[in-house]
Amino acid sequence: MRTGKEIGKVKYGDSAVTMDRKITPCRECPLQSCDAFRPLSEDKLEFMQSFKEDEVAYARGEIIAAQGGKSPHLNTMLEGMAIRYRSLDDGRRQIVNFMFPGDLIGLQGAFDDDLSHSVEALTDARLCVFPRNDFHRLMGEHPRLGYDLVWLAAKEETALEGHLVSVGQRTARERVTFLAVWLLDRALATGIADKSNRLDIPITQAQIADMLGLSLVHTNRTLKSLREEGLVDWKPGDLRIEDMKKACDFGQYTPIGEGKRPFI
Amino acid sequence: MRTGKEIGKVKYGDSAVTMDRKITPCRECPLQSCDAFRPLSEDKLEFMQSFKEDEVAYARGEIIAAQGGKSPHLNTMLEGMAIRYRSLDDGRRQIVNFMFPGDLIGLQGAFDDDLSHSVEALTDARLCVFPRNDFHRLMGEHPRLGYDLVWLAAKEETALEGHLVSVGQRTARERVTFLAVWLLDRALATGIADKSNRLDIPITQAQIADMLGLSLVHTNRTLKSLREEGLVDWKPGDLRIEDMKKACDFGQYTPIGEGKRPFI
DNA sequence: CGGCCTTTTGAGGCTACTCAAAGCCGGTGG
DNA sequence: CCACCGGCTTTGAGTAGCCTCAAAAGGCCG
Repeated sequence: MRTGKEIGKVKYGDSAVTMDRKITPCRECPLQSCDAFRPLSEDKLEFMQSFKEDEVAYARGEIIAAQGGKSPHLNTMLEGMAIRYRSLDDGRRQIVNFMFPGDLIGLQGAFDDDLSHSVEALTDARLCVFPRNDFHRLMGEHPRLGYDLVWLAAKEETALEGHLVSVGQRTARERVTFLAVWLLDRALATGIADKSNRLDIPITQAQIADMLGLSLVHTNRTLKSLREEGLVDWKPGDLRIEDMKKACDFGQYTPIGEGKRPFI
Repeated sequence: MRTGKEIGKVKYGDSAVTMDRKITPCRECPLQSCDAFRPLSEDKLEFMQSFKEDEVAYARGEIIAAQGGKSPHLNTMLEGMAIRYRSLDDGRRQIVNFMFPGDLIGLQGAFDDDLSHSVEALTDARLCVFPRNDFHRLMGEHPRLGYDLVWLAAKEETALEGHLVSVGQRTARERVTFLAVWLLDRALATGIADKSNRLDIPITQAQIADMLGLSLVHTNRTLKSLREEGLVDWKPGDLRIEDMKKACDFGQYTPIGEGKRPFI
């Protein structure tokens, strides 16, 4: 079900850069050096290296995982953004969350069951591949990593909770605003945006609509109205917020804490 | 913040039953003997016993955990049902999930942050109390339990996902139907209902509304219409479904697998 | 230039909301 | 025992937010 190009199996003819390394060593993991994350200690780094099976790249728009399939793997997003969604038989679909660097993919589903959702790359993305079966070993040998695993699962849950509250209780304008500030904050917390309150995010209005439980047309009108009002300036591919404080208030969003995130 | 009566600190004067035991030993845990659950092996049972700090009881309607507070504990529901919800400043609230026997309370929130939600007992309930800090130990000594912990978190997430899809994509009638069959299935899977497609569930229509993102009035009308149609017969406190298959179809619900659930 | 995808705008209709008030039921107290 | 009260449910009436259908106007790419 994986359709991504396997890094390292691709021949780079006469590129200036030599691509003889198939897989990024964990020691050189981009997350490891990103100061939004708490770096792994030497011994854990070594362990994760032994745990890491592979590395895959997906182009924007590619399906990383497909609902109904099985996945024997667990992935960590190294780079890029993705959406996770569930489709109904009649074509309706609900985007349930966005995936940012450091997020684990595959934790969400049950372990033996079919996947309950699909994952699609929003931007070009690189993922780390771990086996899912023997991560008893991970817990046994490095309880701290097990703890981090649970931490990540808990955070993912908190995010879902936030979206559920939004879709269940807020008006269209509040939902859009909430999503906008949430995305910016999330991007900031995972090191893919700076404090300029600006984010390049190649997402269509149809996707925003599917995330917020609104129709495409109404999403479009709501975006327009928020733009005219100066609250949220979300043009295709480019999200900006002038007055962050005001937007947070209106969208009833409480920012994520400052602490560094763990990753695996 | 805990307002529940501490079992064992209550004096039972001249009751016929002697209440000299403060806490149910894990060996006699109701979940252990319930055939909806996979019983713990002897050594794990022993470990959990050493892990168990206390046991608390709450009466119907009592608050088990309050949004904004801290919780140094992790709880397993031994008996009863509860709702987990998040409130907004202006009084709106969204119920994000129902808790059934065997569910863990406290996993959802982050670990050091304030709680992002409240938990309220729907029926009289009993909970097991575990310390949250040193469950590194749990992972280290019993990776299998760590695995189960993650399994439970994953299932909780899948449930939230289901609710999000419902609230985001389905019509009022579909939402009510989905919730009804989900509750029945959940009750069946945790041993508090038999196969009669009937459930005693003391929940108000206002709570149903807050779960589904609908207004109270519209929830009431929708319930009425589904009752007249014979799809879902949900009278106050008593939920019945005549034709389970038809209801599942209409609510787009896929039943939980038959396998036994782990618990901690 | 033509085709495809996305965004934008218009018009009309339905679902679900708000406000309002009446019935119901269980509990409490005179 | 009955009156009263508070919480929950039920019903009515009018409205608004959001939806659907439809079509035109941008971009991007071969």
